Amino acid sequence: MNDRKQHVINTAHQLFVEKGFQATSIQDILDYSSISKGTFYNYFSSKNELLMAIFRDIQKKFEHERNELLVGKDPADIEVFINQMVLQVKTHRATNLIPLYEEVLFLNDVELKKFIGNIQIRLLRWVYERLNDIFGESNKPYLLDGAIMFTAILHHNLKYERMANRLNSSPERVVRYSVNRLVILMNDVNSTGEQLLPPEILEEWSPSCHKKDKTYHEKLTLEIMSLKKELVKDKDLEKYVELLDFVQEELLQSDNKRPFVVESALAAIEIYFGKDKLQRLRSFIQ
Amino acid sequence: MNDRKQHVINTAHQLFVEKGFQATSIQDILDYSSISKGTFYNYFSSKNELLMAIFRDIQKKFEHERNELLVGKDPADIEVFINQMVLQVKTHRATNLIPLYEEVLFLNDVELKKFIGNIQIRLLRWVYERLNDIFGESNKPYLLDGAIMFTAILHHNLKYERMANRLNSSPERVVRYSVNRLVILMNDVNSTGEQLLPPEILEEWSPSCHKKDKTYHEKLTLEIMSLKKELVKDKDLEKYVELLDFVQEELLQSDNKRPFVVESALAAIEIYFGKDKLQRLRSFIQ
DNA sequence: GCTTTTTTTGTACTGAGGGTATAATATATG
DNA sequence: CATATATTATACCCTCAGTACAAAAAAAGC
Repeated sequence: MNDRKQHVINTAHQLFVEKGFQATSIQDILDYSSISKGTFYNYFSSKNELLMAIFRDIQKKFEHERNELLVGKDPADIEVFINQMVLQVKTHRATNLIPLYEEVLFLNDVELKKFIGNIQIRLLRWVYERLNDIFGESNKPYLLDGAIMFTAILHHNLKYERMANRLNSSPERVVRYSVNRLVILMNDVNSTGEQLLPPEILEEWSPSCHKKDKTYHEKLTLEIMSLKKELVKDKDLEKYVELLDFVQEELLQSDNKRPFVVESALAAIEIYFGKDKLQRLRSFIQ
Repeated sequence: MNDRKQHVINTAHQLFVEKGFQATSIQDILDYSSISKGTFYNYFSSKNELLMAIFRDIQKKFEHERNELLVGKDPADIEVFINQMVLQVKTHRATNLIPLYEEVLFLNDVELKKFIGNIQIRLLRWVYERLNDIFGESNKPYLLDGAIMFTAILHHNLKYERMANRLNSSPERVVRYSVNRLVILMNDVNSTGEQLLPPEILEEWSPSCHKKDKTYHEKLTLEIMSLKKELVKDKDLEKYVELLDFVQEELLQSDNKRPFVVESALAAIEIYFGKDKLQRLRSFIQ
């Protein structure tokens, strides 16, 4: 992406955080990023399109960081989950994501709404899958309910805890408290057998998100990590890290839209590792 | 209130429900309620002011109905609480209140935000006080946490249950499910002693809302009800019911802004009941 | 019934804000 | 140096909230 364009995204994001989306006029963005209106509409077809670009930008970085926390750890370890949720809270707070999401939901822009809706469901689904790691198959019928109630409790607790403690707000404490409640709730619904929503409904809600199953995801991440560890410190280290990260990212996308670019990256990586060692990585391509 | 003005409020509310607040232009409201712009701005100083009028209108009716459900019942009976929550959900859905609230929170209007914020806190406080009735003093340190988590769980469950079941959505089922979770959570925090937020903080959040304490509220409601029951069916029945309702409503307001009107109403009521029987009711005036 | 006051209406206006069009200018590329 | 692309400045259109004000209609007072 263009440096200039990225600069506009950053400036606009900052303005949106400070003043809100609607309260920030295009003129504000023009002034603060020192570009002309013509250039702006050359980069983005509308103010909404700019907002989506910002969302995509943040989301990408965040999901990457979140998955890094899982690498090499036991997925069933609830401490890892807590760390991931703390990261999420901090990212959201730093980027003011939640308020922006909520603001946008009332903007009468169908496309934008669908976009946000998808992100929300994706987040819910991620929590669901993590709960699956943690609580196991025996709790499966209650995992969606658990995911919904956990995110609910966490969000509200965060909101009010912040209102109460202002500057001394402690996300860690709230996350821990909320996770403790989750554990109790899961025990309870498991023993009483009360189910509100069947987990299968998630499939309906994630349109065409035939996301790779958890196993695939984890195995790939581990494979990439192990390859990274083999890299010795030399002048090309950065290059190979970049290549590996790119391959991982592309393969984790649900749509395999740039197969040839991936192939070229693999070819470049092969120069370092040799054909044999790359065999396993290649097997991840469908 | 003026009939015409009330008509504008109703029409506007309907339009806001259908199209959303921002998407409804003043011109729309003018067209649908057949008034001129001049008249509109004679009634309301701005579009936001109109929205607040709508909120006040709904809120008043709703709180009245909600309190009626409590009259003559045991406040500690959780079934009564469930009924009240079901009423709330249905009112909110029928009036599209929640979406309107949320939309407004991102309108960069300080006054409007404060207004909504107060309503939310008031609702939270009401739940807190009801939980106090139900779970008693021994749970007091955890009642605010409970109120926060219960409203969180309920809202999220409602949202997703509706997404799943569309037309077959059953608020009763969701309320019951959520109340069951609440009971478990209260047991849990009581036994582990984990507290997130101290209930005292509520005082800070309800600015100048030196609401009459629960006892006052209940006693007054009971007194009014018992007087109503004494009314025999005669031509003046309606008149006295109206008078009693008015007195109750006025006295439940935190600010006693129309003492003389209340006094005149009491005088009128006295004609039916006589000075003695009205003694108790009069004692409710500070 | 007539006068005065209040309410309502119609019309025209202001200003902010999103978005378009385009000719002129600057910058990069070959 | 020439050509293609990116950028700028300026002027413009449209929608919408809110204002101003004189004319007309309706209420209220007597």
